[in-house]
Amino acid sequence: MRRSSEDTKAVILTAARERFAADGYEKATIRAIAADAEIDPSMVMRYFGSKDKLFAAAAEVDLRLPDLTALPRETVGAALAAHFLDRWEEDEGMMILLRTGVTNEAVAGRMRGIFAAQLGPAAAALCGDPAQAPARAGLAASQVLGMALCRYVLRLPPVVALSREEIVHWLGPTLQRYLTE
Amino acid sequence: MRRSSEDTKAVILTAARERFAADGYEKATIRAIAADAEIDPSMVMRYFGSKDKLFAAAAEVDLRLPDLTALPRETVGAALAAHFLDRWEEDEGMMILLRTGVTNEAVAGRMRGIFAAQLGPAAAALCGDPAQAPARAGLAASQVLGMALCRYVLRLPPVVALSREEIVHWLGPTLQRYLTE
DNA sequence: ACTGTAGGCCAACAGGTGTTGACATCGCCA
DNA sequence: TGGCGATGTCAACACCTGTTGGCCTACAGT
Repeated sequence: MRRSSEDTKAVILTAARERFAADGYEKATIRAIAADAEIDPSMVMRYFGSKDKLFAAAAEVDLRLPDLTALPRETVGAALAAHFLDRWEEDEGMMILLRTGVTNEAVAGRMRGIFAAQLGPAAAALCGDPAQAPARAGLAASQVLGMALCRYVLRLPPVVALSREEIVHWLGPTLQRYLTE
Repeated sequence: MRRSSEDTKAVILTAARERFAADGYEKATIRAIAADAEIDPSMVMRYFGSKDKLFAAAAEVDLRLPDLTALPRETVGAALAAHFLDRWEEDEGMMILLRTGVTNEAVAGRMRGIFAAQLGPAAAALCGDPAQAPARAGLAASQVLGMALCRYVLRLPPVVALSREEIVHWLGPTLQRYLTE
């Protein structure tokens, strides 16, 4: 059966996102992605040019941070914790970035960019002293990424066993302190 | 010049640890490790049998946790934060495990084992309720590993800029709360 | 019905990987 | 001195990777 160009491109991109998220950059081969998409490997090249460009297309990520200044100030920590849990479970993009950023300097740079462009300003808006804002954003990132690492990537059993509410209950005050105290 | 068998084995292991720590499992090729050790790739095979076994030898890690119950109870958080900073900066083993555990299920399993065998008991000794101990150990791991990820692997600039004292100051209370409150 | 073109497949290339076996050479011991 | 095992080198293997170019084949426009 024949498909439209845009259709197959979308099919390839979906398969690529799944493979990159599950295996990381090196182990997610073009041949495996093509097999998942039930298509010839050469089609991937035709539509995306190279493996690098395919990855770039698959790794587009938006944190979708809500406007934290619009919330009651004492609830931002819990709100942030809940928001990140949602984002991690609904968007493979975070997993893709983490799995490959750890061994790929270019992707690590991309993560630094996302961090600086999205979490940095949010912290600056919350924190009174602008000089302290980057450090506080960094601290918050360390806790959020660490939880994602342990729960979704390394799958430490006690961390996987935690409910969404328990995580918000424990991480909320931590993030609250990092960002506002 | 001729070397003893044990000498070259040690040279290979040192080069392997550096490469695995810097590049992760896939990108650290046996040829590159051999070149660093100024030796033929086939020697690596002769002395370690396979790349997998070489990695297993290079990835031996001991957290060297101090006996937290011997410390004043209100200082365990800060002590743990300081201890982990030291371990990360003096031992490449942590970096090796993190860089490859993220995309290698066997190594992730090994990290789960280290966590359960070393951090778990420490949390159990500190926490009154044994049922809560694993969860608390997991929370502490998420903050410690997240800090290592942001500072040593992703190198987020504001996190790299933090001094040792600042990190202890910020993470100490967090770990204290996770483990004892 | 004919044809041009877009969508898809196949086979191959060049380079890199872990791994292996045959060969060389040094230094000790009889 | 002669020989032998340990130490090291070389070339090749089989496989897998990203990538390329040529070849089909179905369909839309005339």
